Amino acid sequence: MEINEAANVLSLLGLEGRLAIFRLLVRAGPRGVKAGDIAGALSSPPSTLTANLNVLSHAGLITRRRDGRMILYSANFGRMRELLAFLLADCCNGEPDICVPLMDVATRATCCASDAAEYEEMKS
Amino acid sequence: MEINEAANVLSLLGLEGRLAIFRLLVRAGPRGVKAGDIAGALSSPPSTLTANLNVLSHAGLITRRRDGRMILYSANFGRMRELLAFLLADCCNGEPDICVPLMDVATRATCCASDAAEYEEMKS
DNA sequence: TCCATAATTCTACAATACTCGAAATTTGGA
DNA sequence: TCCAAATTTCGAGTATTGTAGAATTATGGA
Repeated sequence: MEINEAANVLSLLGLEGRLAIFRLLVRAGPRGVKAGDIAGALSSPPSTLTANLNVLSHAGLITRRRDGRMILYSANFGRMRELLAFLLADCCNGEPDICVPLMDVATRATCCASDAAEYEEMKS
Repeated sequence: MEINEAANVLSLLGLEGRLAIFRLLVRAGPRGVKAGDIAGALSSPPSTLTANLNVLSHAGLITRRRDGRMILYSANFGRMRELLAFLLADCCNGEPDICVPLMDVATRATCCASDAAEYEEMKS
């Protein structure tokens, strides 16, 4: 991930309402949550919620799929992993004596079996 | 870390100039970097740099110490860890079958021996 | 004591982006 | 075909925040 993209993603997550949405979806896992349930959980007016969902979606942080009359949103764990990897990359200049535990984190930051699989596929 | 604090920290990092500073310091490790060297590396006007350093400093993301005539800045890895832990907390609702690798990350996100030690002390 | 260097504070301008009501769209079922 | 429910689009008002030039402060050395 390039720095301008990372900065963009971070700034988008840096709004409490949006962070709350993202966190809710991260907690919910791959199954996703209905837009209406998100609105209910966060007591957000529908139009505000949609605006924020659009922003997160355009940034690739969440994905959307229709299920009958409702729309399910879920976190994009692959993207989340990219962001964490960016923040941790080359930490402490990679000096092993100082920073081994953190480099370890970067390579382990895969969440949720399905997404980890997708990510492995994407790389090849 | 509370959500409002996390959102604040994320938004502050969500500016390319500031993210570049933080990343530079993360890479540099605990030894820190002189303000002037940061300005040189990022070709940032002094006043802009100071403004951004102040913002990061107030947010606890970096620390400042004087060394003779110069001022050294370094990343606060403990704070960075808190942020990562927030993002990863309860991922996938903690269901082991889905999310073990990520929960693992949260507990391992300690960087740089000295800071890790500080963190362990803080907890006790 | 005086000077040069390092960094910060002050100030004001400019730009961007968040929120939410009302109207419109899409879907499923009767 | 028509209605109700779920969600999105549109639009405008408001506020917040980033940038950088010029002046100021603080430090170390001569």
